[in-house]
Amino acid sequence: MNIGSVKYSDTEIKIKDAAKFLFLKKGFSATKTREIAKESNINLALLNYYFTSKRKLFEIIMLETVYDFISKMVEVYNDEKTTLEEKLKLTSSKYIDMMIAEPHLPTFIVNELKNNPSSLLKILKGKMIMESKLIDQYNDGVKKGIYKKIEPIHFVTNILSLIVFPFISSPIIIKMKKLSGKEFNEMMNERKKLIPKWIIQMIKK
Amino acid sequence: MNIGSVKYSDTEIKIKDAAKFLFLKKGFSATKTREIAKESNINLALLNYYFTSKRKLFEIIMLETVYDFISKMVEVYNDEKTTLEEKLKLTSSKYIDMMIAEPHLPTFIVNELKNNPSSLLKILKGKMIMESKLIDQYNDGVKKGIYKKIEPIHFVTNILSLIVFPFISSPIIIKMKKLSGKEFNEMMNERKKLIPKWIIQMIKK
DNA sequence: TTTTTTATTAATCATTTGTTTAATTCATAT
DNA sequence: ATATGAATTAAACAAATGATTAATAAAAAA
Repeated sequence: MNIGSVKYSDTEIKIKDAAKFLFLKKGFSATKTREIAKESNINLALLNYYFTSKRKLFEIIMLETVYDFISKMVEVYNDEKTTLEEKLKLTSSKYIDMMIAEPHLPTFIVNELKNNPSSLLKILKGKMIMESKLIDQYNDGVKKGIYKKIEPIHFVTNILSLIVFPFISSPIIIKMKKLSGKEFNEMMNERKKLIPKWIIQMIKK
Repeated sequence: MNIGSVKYSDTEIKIKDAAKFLFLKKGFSATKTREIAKESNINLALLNYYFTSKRKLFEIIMLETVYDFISKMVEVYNDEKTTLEEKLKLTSSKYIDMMIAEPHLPTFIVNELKNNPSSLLKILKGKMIMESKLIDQYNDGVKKGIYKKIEPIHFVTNILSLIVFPFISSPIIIKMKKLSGKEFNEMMNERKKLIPKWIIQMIKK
C-alpha cells in the first residue's frame, strides 16, 4: 500500500481516502479541494497543511494506486512455483476481483498514465514484466514446440486487454446486452476461467 | 460526421475543431474556454454566442465522436456480403488506422461514456451490434459445429478488447518494451493481421 | 443608399477554486 | 500549572474561469 512505508496520521489517512475515492471517480481536474475536505470531514486548510497542494496529494495517491496495480501483476508473473497456465488463472482472478471491488481503477490508471507517463518510471522498472518468469515459460514452450512463436509483448498485451478492457468499457457492454451491474459482475466472474483458456488457445499449436 | 446533417458556419467549425482537439486530449474539466478560443483564433465570447455553453459544445462533440466510432463497427458487423473472418479483418484494420490517426480517441470515449452513459442511448440502439450479421454468422458456425459455443457478448467484447485496449494502455506498452511512438504504431499494424487469427483460434473447435 | 440583421470584439461580472493567514484549540512536556 | 509545539478553524486572497454585456463592424435585405 505505502511505497517506502511512510507513516500517516489519522487525519492524513482520512484525507487520502476521500481524495482517492474522488480522484478515481472524477479524475484530477474535476475533483475540487473543497469536495475532498467535505468528503473527509476535515477543514479545507488541512489539505494544504498536510499535503502542500492538490497536485502533490494527487501524485501520492496516483503513485500508490499504480504501484498496487502493477505489483499484483509482477508478483504473479515472477512466481517460480506456478506454471504458465496457473499464472494466467491467478492474474485473471486477482485482477477481476480487484476491479469488481474498485470499478474506477482501470480508467483512472490509464488516464493518469497518459497525462503523466514519467511517473511510471519510478515503478515499472521495465524488466519486471518483459523479463519475468512468465515470459521464460512462454519461450520455453515455443522451444519445445508447444506454443506458437509470437512477440511476447503481444502475448502480455493480450492478457491485459482481455482482463482489463471489459471494465473500462463497462457502460458499452451494459448497454449492448442490457445488463444490470450485478449481471455485469457475473459476466466478469465467468471470464476468470475463460480468459486463461482463450489465451492458451491463442498460443497453442 | 454530423448527426442529422446540421450545417455549421466556418467559425463554428473552427471552434468545434479546436474544442475537439482539446477535449480529446485533456477531457472536459481540464479544457478551458479560453484555450479553445485561443486554439481556434476566435474571440472568447463567440463560443457562447454559437454554442451557449462549454457543456453544450462538449456534448455536441462527444455525440459526434462516439457516433463515428460506433458507426464504423455497426457498418462492418452488418455487411451482408462479407464472411465472419472478413469482418474481423476489416474491423481490426479500420479501427487500428482510426486510432493511429487519433490516439486520444479511445480514452476520450470510454471516459466520457462513464461520466454520461445515457448519451449512448441516443446512438447505440442496442440491437445493432448484438443482433448484427456478425453474430448470426457466429451462431451459424456454432450450429454447424465449426465454432465453440460461448456467449456472443464475450465474443464481441474480446474483439474490441484486443483492438482498442493496446491504444488505451500505450504508455504502459511503450515503457515495458522501450518503444518509440513509431515502433508502437508498427506493433499496432502487426495486430491488424494477428487479431483476426487470434479470435478465430479462440472460437474454433 | 439606408436599414436591419448577423458577427465580432473588448471589457466586465459573478463564481469558483487553490492556497494562505492569523487566530484558536489541543496535546504534550517541563 | 505553564509553556511549547502541533492540529484545527474561519476568514480572506488572488487568480482562474464560464458567461454576459454593450458597443462596433460586417453582411444582407430593403
